[in-house]
Amino acid sequence: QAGGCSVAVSCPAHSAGLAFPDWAYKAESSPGSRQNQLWHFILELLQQEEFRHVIAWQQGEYGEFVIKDPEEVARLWGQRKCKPQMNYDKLSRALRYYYNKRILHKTKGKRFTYKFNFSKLIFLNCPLWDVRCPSPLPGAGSLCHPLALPPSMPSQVGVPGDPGLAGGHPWGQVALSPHCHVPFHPPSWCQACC
DNA sequence: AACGGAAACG
DNA sequence: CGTTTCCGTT
Repeated sequence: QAGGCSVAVSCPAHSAGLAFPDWAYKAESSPGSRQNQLWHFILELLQQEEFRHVIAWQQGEYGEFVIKDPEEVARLWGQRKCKPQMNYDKLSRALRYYYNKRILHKTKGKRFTYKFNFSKLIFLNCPLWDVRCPSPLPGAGSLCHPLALPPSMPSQVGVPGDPGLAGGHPWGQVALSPHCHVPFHPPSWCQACC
């Protein structure tokens, strides 16, 4: 319990391509001011197979996804936010605001295709969360896998310190960032992933 | 389709 | 603040 692992959060133990910890998707598991954001919602849809025909990870570039049915995604988003007048024109404006924030960027030339900047994502949700553990904590193995891959990638999901993670992995540079020695004081909502 | 300024909203 | 709304421009 001590050390910040007390919060009972079940990690999504999905069969295929274990993705992000719960707080990355779900409003209720990311307390504070960070609920109901558009990119949460996008991730949420991306996670569910039933929306595969609407939005899906793009094979190829890591973190890239395609909105297959733009107006449907907009409708869903509008439903979530109680904005019945939502459409793709407006939704895409919101997505464009993510460019400067470095949460997303556009894949030029590919229609309705965007790409997540995952390293930014992880820090937004839980600063230093992914850089604190050079080696797996005892008993942490069954808990959250801190790093995740879109299912399109050959998912070698590992814990920090996993050799398989370090090389060539897009997260590797994050996990092995020079900030490794920064003392880690996780906020309460962050402890679930310890 | 995609971009980004501007104003407004909660 | 993170959008929503609207719109002129490319």
